[in-house]
Amino acid sequence: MSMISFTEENYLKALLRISFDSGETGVGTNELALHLGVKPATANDMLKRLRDKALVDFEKYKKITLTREGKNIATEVIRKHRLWETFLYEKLEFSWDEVHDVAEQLEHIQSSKLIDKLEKFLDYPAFDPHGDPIPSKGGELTKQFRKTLLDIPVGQLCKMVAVKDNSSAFLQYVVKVGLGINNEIHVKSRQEFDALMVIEVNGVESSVSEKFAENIYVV
Amino acid sequence: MSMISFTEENYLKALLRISFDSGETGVGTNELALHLGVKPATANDMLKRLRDKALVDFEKYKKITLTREGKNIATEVIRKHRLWETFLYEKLEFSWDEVHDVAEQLEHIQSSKLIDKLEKFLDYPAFDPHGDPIPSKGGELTKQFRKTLLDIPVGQLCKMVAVKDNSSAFLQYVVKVGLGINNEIHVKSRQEFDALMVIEVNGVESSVSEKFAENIYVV
DNA sequence: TAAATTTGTTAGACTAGTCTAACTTTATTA
DNA sequence: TAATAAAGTTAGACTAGTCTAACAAATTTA
Ligand SMILES: [Mn+2]
Ligand SMILES: [Mn+2]
Ligand SMILES: [Mn+2]
Ligand SMILES: [Mn+2]
Repeated sequence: MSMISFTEENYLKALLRISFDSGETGVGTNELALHLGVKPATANDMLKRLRDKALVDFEKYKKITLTREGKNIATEVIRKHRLWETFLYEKLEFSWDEVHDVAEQLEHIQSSKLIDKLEKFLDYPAFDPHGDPIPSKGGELTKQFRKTLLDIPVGQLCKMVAVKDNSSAFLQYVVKVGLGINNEIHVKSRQEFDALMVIEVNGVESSVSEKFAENIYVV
Repeated sequence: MSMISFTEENYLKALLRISFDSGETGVGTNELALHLGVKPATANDMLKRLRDKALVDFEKYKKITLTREGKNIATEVIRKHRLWETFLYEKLEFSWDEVHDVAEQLEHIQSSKLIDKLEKFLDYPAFDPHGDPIPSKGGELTKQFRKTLLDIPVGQLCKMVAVKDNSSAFLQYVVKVGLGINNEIHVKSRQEFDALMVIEVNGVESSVSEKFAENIYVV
């Protein structure tokens, strides 16, 4: 029953996201606060409330983990986020880099009927416009094992499957380099000193930085 | 600039709605509070804040009116509400009586690009599923003069164009009586005592109460 | 017009969510 | 291991939005 707020949903989602990205189960207070753009004291207050609602496990000075229920809610929010991004991209002709910010709002609409009908309308998509998997109804967020462009040795071919950073600035840059989901990338060279890479996409060569490469997921 | 909150939007929308329905310009504090499901003291507090933001004109013990800016915001919220209702009904196969509650949430999503693209996707609809007009971008809420079924004399034919009450309970009842937008209604008889009417729709006769009849708009 | 009723306002309190400043615990480093 | 740094917590304050209880003004009714 007990209504879950917009803000609480964002904390739960952040916890899932951070532990997913870091590969570790526990999350720190400062880490969480930084991710949400609040002060550690604020995050600490909220964590006590989430603990009272049995959505996180949290002992003083220890790492935070989501309970089963907390994880379910977080996964549902991510499911909504990615379905809305797909809707904006596929049906409303939003560009790749515009969908995320609007989906941050839409993900909090409370109506399971709405999200199920939306999923059907989109014909049960498996991935969002950034290549991230869309959890199914009540489903887990399956952790598929993905490399970044940084892990590909010189001379090898790979295929881009997703992006890590979802910011508008980064996505526009990706497009400018001529890259997109499912593009084949040929790694031509890499500098020892700063990991600067030369890649070839659709016959065009570009130089990309280490920071850029670690935000491109490939197989 | 100054961010307008979810709650403030609801107060502005209620003010427009009430003065529109009553035909009078000024709205009372108690009336507003009743409509929003809050206490008069609460409404009074909020009205002071809206006055500080120049969204309402309001003097102690006097009636409340929207400023130009307040009216623009309220109209925009109604525009969003009705476009979302149309989307849910036309594209997601929601029924007539289900769309309103979800649209109450969707109307607060802040993105003018989203609402413009949605309008285009729906091919610029003029009316929502309840027969209410959809304001155009930056447009006014045009007050078309509509009669209710209660105003139609015995023996006359009329056409249903909209409903006043948007509650699920009422709309399901309307469907049960065999009525819908654009249906022709033949008024067969009316009791003096309690205004109970017998109407004929598509060859089927039904009895409807005064309360029912005043919630059906016809031409 | 005076009393009664309705309508609207004020004062004081509460919760959610946020902050700053001071403090404590844990981890790192010399 | 002791000092220093990093991470985490607490106390106290603030805003938005809500409430109850008491009061004041305006309107209606007798
Ligand atoms: Mn996103
Ligand atoms: Mn995405
Ligand atoms: Mn509605
Ligand atoms: Mn409607």
